[in-house]
Amino acid sequence: MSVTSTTTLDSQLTATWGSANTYADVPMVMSGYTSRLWPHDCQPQFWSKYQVWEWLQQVMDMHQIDASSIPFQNFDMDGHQLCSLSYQDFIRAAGSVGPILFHSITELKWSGASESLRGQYHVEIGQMDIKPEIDFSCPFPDVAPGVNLEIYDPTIHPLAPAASPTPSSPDIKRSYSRPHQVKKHSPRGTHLWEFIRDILLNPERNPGLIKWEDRTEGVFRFLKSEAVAQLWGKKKNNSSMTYEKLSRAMRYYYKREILERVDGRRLVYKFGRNARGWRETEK
DNA sequence: GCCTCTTTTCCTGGTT
DNA sequence: CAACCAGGAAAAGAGG
Repeated sequence: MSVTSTTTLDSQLTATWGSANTYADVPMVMSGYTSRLWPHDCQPQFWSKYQVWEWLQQVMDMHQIDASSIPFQNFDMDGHQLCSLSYQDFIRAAGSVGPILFHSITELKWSGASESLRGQYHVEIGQMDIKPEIDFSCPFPDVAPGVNLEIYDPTIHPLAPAASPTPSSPDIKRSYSRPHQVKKHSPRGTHLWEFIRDILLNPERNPGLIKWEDRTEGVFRFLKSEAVAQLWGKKKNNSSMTYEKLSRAMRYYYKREILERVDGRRLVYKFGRNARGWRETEK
């Protein structure tokens, strides 16, 4: 399926996931992506995989095409690989959207930047290098079987330099139903809520999928519900994942107080007291 | 093979 | 009408 060899799919993911640029916390994903949101100060050849996805997302938005209508997995590649795709490759990867994408990337290649997409261009270069060396891992780390999720559980993240010297959260664990038992299982890799959280914590790797509504309160909103579901499905190796199903899993979190209900607002969720690692200043 | 736990799948019904 | 939201039920998967 994928235009590139899928051999390094995940390794690639993991690899590029950790090396994206950081752009200022512009309210980018705000209103229909009308605002600027090109985090790339470089040519597409140098984009990371997530910048590629960001570009994808935006081109789709610009053309009013549902982003979930193309398989993002087919663009599981960095800018260099993207730029080497042929017209036919784009068709294969994105069907009828292929030509649009091809046209866009061709223009970008020639202009060397993103003029073709946004008129003018400015990036907070000052912010570009503050990429934290702490790698709290990608939302889709293929965690080695033995690896404990605490390892990449970002109780520490760039904005909140480690409030807790001791990694992870010794406190609450699973207080529901088994008060004194500390974690029986560490399910395959990441839990859904952690996956979501990690996307949120990595805006530079989050191509407009989910957005904070209230950072301090832990309220967030899905912008591309189906795209997130696809991503989750990809991580779980389940191509039939949908937002419908993902949201059911999210609703189970209410009872466990990992999430709090936010009524009346579609696609909006809020982290609950049993969700950790999302705060700017973990207390 | 059994258990626990999380997530998936399906579904009915209500809401925006 | 489409896209969500709420949960119940059952079952799948994974690890212990």
